[in-house]
Amino acid sequence: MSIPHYKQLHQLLKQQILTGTFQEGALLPSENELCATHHITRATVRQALDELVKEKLIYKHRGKGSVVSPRRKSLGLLSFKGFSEVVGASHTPVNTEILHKPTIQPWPEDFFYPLSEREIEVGCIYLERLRFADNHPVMLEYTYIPTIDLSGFLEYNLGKDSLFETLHVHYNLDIINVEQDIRAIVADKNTTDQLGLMTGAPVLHIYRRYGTNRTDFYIYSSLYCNTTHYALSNSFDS
Amino acid sequence: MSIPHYKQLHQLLKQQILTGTFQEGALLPSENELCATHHITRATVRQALDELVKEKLIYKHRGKGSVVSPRRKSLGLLSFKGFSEVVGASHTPVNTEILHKPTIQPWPEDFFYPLSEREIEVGCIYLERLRFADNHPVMLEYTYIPTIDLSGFLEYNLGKDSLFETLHVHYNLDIINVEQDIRAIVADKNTTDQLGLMTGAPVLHIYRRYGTNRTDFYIYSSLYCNTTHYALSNSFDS
DNA sequence: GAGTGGTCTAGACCACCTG
DNA sequence: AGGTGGTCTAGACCACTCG
Repeated sequence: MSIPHYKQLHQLLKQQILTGTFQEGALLPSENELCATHHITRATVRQALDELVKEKLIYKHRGKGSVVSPRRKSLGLLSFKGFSEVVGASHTPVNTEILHKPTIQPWPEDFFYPLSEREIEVGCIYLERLRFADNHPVMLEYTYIPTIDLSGFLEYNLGKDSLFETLHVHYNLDIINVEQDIRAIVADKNTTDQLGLMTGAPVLHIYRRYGTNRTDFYIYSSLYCNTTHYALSNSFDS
Repeated sequence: MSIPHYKQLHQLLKQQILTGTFQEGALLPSENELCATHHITRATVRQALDELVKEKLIYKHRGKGSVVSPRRKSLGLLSFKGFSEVVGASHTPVNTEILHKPTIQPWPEDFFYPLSEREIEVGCIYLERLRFADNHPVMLEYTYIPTIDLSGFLEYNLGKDSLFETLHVHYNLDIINVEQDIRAIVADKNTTDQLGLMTGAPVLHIYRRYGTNRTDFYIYSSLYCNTTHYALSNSFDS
């Protein structure tokens, strides 16, 4: 038995939560029940549950049990806030239009992040999307994904915000980390056209690198945001 | 004994790390040693150490021991990257000039975040700082701190980046969370003057709200950044 | 009162690292 | 070989929640 019991139990429960065997707000089996059904002690069960708490997949109530958390929404990586609502307001719905369908191609010259040899070798999947908040274009997004073990990717439909969802479901690829460089610049012609701005308007420009649960596998994005009416909003801990 | 043993040990070790009793890179006493000196079992010791690991104050090496982590640098909340270095480069040194010393005053009208009644009642400490990277002004910062249990604060010298350091050392106040709204705007006259920019130059504008280990105690900042030569850079997990 | 998670004890064996 | 952290057992008592 090379894989520790607590990790096995953690994986099992995680799958059951993600696949809906345990719904949001539902109670997990109690620690004592899990002890009995898996023939392990409570310390081991608690170790597994601690992992789930750390991942915010569950939270615990003394005297009640372990409750499945509401599905977290996109980490605040891509949320917009109305100019006036500022805080606590409901987020406006975001739609997405694909300007350039995912295609395999070489990396651009002078790419904005240094790439590993392996990344350069395999090339990348490139796609271009335009995001709308409240039916106004707010963000132009260029995304680059290394073509590593992603067979069949081009066939999936990325209609909505489903890029990360697709990667998660089909390739077990999760985003665990984001690094970003942010600047305010004067938009060029193509950008002003796409975002419906005047010449010379200021836009937010962001280079992003997403880290994943595969070591040395990163996803890159270059973003241009019209922040005239909506602010780009995010929050983070620690 | 109302406070659990593992929390007591956690607090003790945390203090000893933060006050330098255990230096960066040093080994903590082994788990068995801690068991002996504190007359508790290993499970309890490990619970305390797990907390420290979660806070990234230590990391563990099997067969070696528990090592004190390098002091983390300001959470990437305020780091700038040279335009060309982009990633992995050493950060340029940041200096700070105080434009307006901390003074107690009422909150501005139409403050950028909704305030609680208690916050409005007590007023705020207001200060204004200008940050330099490589001797160029890059960021104009307006900060508002509710005047709650901060007696003596005005006497401390905030010469450098020491605002959060001061709050931690003297008031045991830690930043645990940041929420920010980011926009690209055209700088007004005062901002261009302070940041040494041309009229009409785009600047990054950020509203920030810092959450702390005191519930319902927030610190607010409004930031204007010149990103012509340096990008505002941050990274976050999960 | 019965069940839940929170804390804790007193052991054990293992894989890993260093002298 | 001896010490370190990683995993695990088999108990125990407590505070809390709910019917």
